[in-house]
Amino acid sequence: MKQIKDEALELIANRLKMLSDPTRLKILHTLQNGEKSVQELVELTGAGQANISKHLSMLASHNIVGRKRRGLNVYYNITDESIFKICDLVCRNMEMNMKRYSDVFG
Amino acid sequence: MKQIKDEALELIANRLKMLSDPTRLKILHTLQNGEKSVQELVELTGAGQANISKHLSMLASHNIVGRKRRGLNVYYNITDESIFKICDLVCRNMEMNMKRYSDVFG
DNA sequence: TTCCTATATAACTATATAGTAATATCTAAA
DNA sequence: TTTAGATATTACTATATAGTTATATAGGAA
Repeated sequence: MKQIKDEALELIANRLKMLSDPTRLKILHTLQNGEKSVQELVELTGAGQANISKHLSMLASHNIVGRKRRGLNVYYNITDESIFKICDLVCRNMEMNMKRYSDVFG
Repeated sequence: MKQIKDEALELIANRLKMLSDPTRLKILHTLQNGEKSVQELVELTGAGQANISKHLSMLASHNIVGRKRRGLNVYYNITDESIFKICDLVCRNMEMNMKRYSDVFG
C-alpha cells in the first residue's frame, strides 16, 4: 500500500472541509452560473450578509473562489472548477445508494 | 441551471464531513488493504482506542464501513469504495495546483 | 466634505466534535 | 462462576465554526 503522510491527510481533510457545509455548497452552486456579487449571493441563497461574506473569505483563502472589485460591488467567481467533480461524484454515489436501497426495500 | 434542494445540499455536506477529518481518512486508508480489527487500527494509526472506536461508529452510521464480530475482535471493512474516488480526485487536484504553483513560482 | 450603499470584520452565542480517561459491555477461556 | 481481553460508551475538556448583530471600512455620488 502507498503510504500517505499525515500532512497530506491534513491537506485533503482541510480541502474537503471547505465542501462540507451546506451554505458553502449553495454559494458554490450559485456561482456555477458565473460570477456574482455578495449582494446577489445573499439574495439567491437566503443567508445573511455577514455569513455569506465569511464563507466567501474562507473559500477565497483556500483558492476555491476569486474576488474582483467593480465599483461598490465585489464579484466572486469559481477559480477551482474541480470541486464540482467532487460534488458530482458524491451525488452520483448517493443516488446509486438510494437506488440500491429502493431496489432492496421497495 | 439545475436547482438543488437544500436537503440534498445537506446530504452532500454530511457525506463530505465524514471525509474531512484526518483521523478518519487515516482509518479509511488503512482499511483499503482489507478489514482490520479495532486494535489493529489503533496500532496502525497511533490514535487512542476510544477515539478510533468513535470514528468507526460515525463511519458505520453513514454506511461507509461495516462491522463483523469474530470472537473478541470486531473487524471493520470498507463498504463504500466510492470514497476513494473522492479522495483521489482531491489528491490529484491538489497535486495539479501544487505543480501549477511551482511552475509559476519555482 | 457628507451621505449612501456594499462589503468586511468584530464580538458574541450556540453548537458540534475531536480527543482523552474512566467505565461499562461483550466474548471467550479457565 | 470468575477472569481477562477487546470494544463501546460516558463524561468531560478544548477547540472550531456557523450564524447573528453591530460596527467598521471602502467606494461612489451629491
